[in-house]
Amino acid sequence: MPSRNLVAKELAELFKIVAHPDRIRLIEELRASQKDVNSLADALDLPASRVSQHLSLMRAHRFVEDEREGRKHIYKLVQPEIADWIVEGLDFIEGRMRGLSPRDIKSARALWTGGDPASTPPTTDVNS
Amino acid sequence: MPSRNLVAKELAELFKIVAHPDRIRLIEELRASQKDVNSLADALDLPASRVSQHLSLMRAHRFVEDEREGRKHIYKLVQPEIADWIVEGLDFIEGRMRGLSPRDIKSARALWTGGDPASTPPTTDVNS
DNA sequence: TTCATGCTTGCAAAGTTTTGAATATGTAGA
DNA sequence: TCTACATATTCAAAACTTTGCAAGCATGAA
Repeated sequence: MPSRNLVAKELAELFKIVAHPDRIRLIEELRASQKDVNSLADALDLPASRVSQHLSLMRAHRFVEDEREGRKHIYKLVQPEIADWIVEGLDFIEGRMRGLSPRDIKSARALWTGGDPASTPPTTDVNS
Repeated sequence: MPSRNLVAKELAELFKIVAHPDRIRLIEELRASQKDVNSLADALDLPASRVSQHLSLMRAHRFVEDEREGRKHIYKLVQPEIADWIVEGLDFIEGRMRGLSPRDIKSARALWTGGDPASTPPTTDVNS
């Protein structure tokens, strides 16, 4: 019964690609709209070459696609729903957060999910 | 705005734990019911010490919990819903499968999701 | 042409994870 | 007690990933 193992292997590769904070941030940025490498580099505050390396890995695994516009390379998510799936992962980190308050998670979810409530108003604690 | 980065980092750690075929298989096995280390080792056809290593990593990250029963350690998922979330990842691999037919994925989904249709009958190709 | 811009690629060093084998611990029964 | 069994832990080697930097292509404008 090796197809179980094959599928587990493919799934593991999927998880490996996502398992990097920069790449998660990239997916988050691209979720809102397509962007060129420099805008992404500015948004994440990383050297463009690093961003390009991540993008090329993600391109190889068909997470993103690029299109040229003059000298810019405009990247977009091939399956934007992947971003929703990633946010669902937040359900499983509420327990093991190190230096991350429930508020951070709530506001992260808002940032990903809805618009951009920038910083949540300083509530003492959230439970509602 | 560093909470974005913090959350991305935590998410990345979550993904890293899952990003190993053996650990995915372990979650798959534990989804059905709690099991001891030897049963898991037999099911995955791996040395028990390797399974124990994976379990101890997963235990450290609160994916699993163990309970003693005589000399056996019975493991179970802390949040069984994580298994459902992992299966959803299958939606994103249908494109980039290497040596993995749509049927393999369909039957993998069945194995994880429903009961155990063991091996899907040899259909030429599936589209319905 | 030449130049600047925007991105990509290559490479070695640093860091991390995985693996296998050996050794240790804890429990049950003789 | 001693022995067998079930699992955990430790350690080093191998495999893999990430990083930083430098050099390399394209494109567009002068």
